Amino acid sequence: MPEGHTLRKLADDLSAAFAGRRVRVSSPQGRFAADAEQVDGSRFVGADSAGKHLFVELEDQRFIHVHLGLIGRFDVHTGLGEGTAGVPDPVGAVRLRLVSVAPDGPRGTSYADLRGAIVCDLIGPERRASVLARLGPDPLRADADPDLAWRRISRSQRPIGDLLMDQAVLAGVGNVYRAEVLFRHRVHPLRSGETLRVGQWRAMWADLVGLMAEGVRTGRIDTVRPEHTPEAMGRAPREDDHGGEVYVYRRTSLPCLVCGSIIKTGELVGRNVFWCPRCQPKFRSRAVQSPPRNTGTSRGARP
DNA sequence: GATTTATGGCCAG
DNA sequence: TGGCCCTAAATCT
Repeated sequence: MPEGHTLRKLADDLSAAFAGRRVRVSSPQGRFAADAEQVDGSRFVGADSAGKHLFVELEDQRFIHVHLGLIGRFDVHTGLGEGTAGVPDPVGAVRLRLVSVAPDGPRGTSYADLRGAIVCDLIGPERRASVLARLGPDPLRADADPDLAWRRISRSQRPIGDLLMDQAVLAGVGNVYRAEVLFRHRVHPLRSGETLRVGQWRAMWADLVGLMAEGVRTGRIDTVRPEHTPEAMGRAPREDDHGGEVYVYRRTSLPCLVCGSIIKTGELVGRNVFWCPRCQPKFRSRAVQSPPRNTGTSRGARP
C-alpha cells in the first residue's frame, strides 16, 4: 500500500477523525504498550506526513512516528456512533490502536488500527526534526524545491531508477511511481542521473506532483493517460491487489499499452523494476527525441 | 501446511 | 550485496 500518497491521505484521514479529541492509545499486540501508556487519554492535535513518514501529534509535543515499511497498514474507521461499544476487538497483530473518547460530537466514535509497521515510536520534536532533515523534497508538499533533488541527480552516476527511490534525494516516491514516471517520460531506469537534462527532470517532477496528488484523492495509483484507459482501449481493467491503471508496474511480459512491445523486468538495488524496451531506450538516442508513437498504423497496442 | 511475495529501509560486512 | 524486520494474502505442494 504505502508510497507517499498513502501516508498523506492517512494523515488527512486521521486528522479528520481525531483532531481536537482525546484518544485512548493502546497496543493490543504489546510491542508499543509502554509508550502507549504514556500518552493514553491525551489530546490528538493532528497528523502530518513527510515522504513515507507519518507523525501523529499529541498534546505536549509528543509525536507517534510511524513508517509502514513494505507491508504495514493503518486502517481508520469512523462514524461508529456514540460511545465505544461499537469498536470491535482487535484482529491480528495490532501494534497501535487509537480510539476517540471525547468529545464525540457529530463525528461519532472513531478508531484506527496499525499493523505491520516498520516504525512505531513515541518521539519528541528533536527526533522528528532529525527524521525530516534526512528527507529530500516531497512532491506532495507545496513548499518542496525540486532543484534540491536535481542537484544530486545531475551530479550522480547512479541509475535514475535508483535515485528516484532514494528518500534523501526526493521523498515519497516508491516502486510504482518510479516505474510509471520513468515510462511516462521515456527514460530507461538504468540511465545515470547525470545524463538527464534539467528540463526532463522538471517535467518528471511536475508529473509526480500531479500523479501523487491524484493518488491522495483516490487512494490508488493511476498513471495511464485518458487514451490508454481500459474504456478508451476497449481492454479489461486491471485485476490486481493495488487496483490502479498503470503502464509498466508488474506488467512483465505483457504488451506495452503504447507500442505493443513486451514489458521487461529486472532488479535494481534489490527491488523489481519494470520498463518498455522500445518506449524507454537505455541510452539517449534519436528515439528519445522522436519517441515511438502509437499512430494506429504501426504496432497495435492491444492487450 | 509451507512458501512466496509485496507500493521499505535498516544494518553489518 | 545479503540478511533481517514487520504482517497478511496469494500461491505453491
